[in-house]
Amino acid sequence: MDVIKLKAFCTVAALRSISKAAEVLYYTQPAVSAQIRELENAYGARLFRRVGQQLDLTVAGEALLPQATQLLETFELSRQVVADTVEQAQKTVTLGASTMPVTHLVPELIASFQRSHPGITVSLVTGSAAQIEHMIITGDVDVGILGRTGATRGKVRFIQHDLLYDPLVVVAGSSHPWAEAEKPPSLKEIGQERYVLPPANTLTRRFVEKWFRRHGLHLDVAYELINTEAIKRMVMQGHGVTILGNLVVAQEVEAGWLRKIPCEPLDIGRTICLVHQQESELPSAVCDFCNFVTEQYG
DNA sequence: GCTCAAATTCTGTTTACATC
DNA sequence: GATGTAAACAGAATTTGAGC
Repeated sequence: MDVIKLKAFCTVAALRSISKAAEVLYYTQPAVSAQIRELENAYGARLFRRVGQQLDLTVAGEALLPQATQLLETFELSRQVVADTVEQAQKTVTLGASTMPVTHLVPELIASFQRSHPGITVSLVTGSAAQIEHMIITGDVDVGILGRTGATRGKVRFIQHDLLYDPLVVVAGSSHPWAEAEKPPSLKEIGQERYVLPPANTLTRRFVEKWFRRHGLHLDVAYELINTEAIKRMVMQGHGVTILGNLVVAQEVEAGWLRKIPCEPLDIGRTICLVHQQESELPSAVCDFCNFVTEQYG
């Protein structure tokens, strides 16, 4: 039993003729006749009484008609709900972004994307790179923008596009002696400085510690702060020097509030990547977003 | 786990015939 | 003549199983 048979039943009931119903439904008359017969077999009851050349509903048919009509209306409603949902999904991109990109890259990106694609809505979810990856797997997020290091880049399980490389830079306040120094600080001086850094469990901190160990330097952490804005303000006030991503400090450096200290041996950084499932599985709006981002940065 | 071909099932059409 | 039913048939869709 299916919707087609119920529709045939309702049409025959309305027109009191299998031939006329077949004409309306674009079937041949035997096909509609077979549908009614199968419906009668399924219910175990005759639904029409043949009176001469006229078809009349039996008591069972009279009982079924309002139920069948309601089922068809519910089916039409469900079809509309699915169509609306699919249409809405085609116009929405759910973007997941890890902490650094969401603060320093994504706002401008979304704004420029929506200027060029006004019909597409972008919703934003934030989390760690691992959380965003998990959300891509579960389908909660369509596409992610993540910071990746040399160590983590090979572990990606999705399609990945490298967008830009963000090197870590040494940054001091404008009144710090290094800010006006003619020569870059030596390794020894770097090892003697006090630092304001993110906590030990962060990627940036692990990078910095590894770099210090590689060069046999002692890392003196004066302040450990999770918030990069707080780190920058502490450095502006002369509480120490920090090492953060170039993108993170770009605005303050441009404004003259912080100074980027040339430091040749510091050769570490991270790559900002766009990650998503196989392109064949992406809705058109998500494909548009990925193409836009890779064109901007690729 | 994927691909592909064969078998099976489903759905509809055509045709012949019965009933009114 | 108009309409409905039954049988034979065709094509599409689905299922199944072998091979890789």
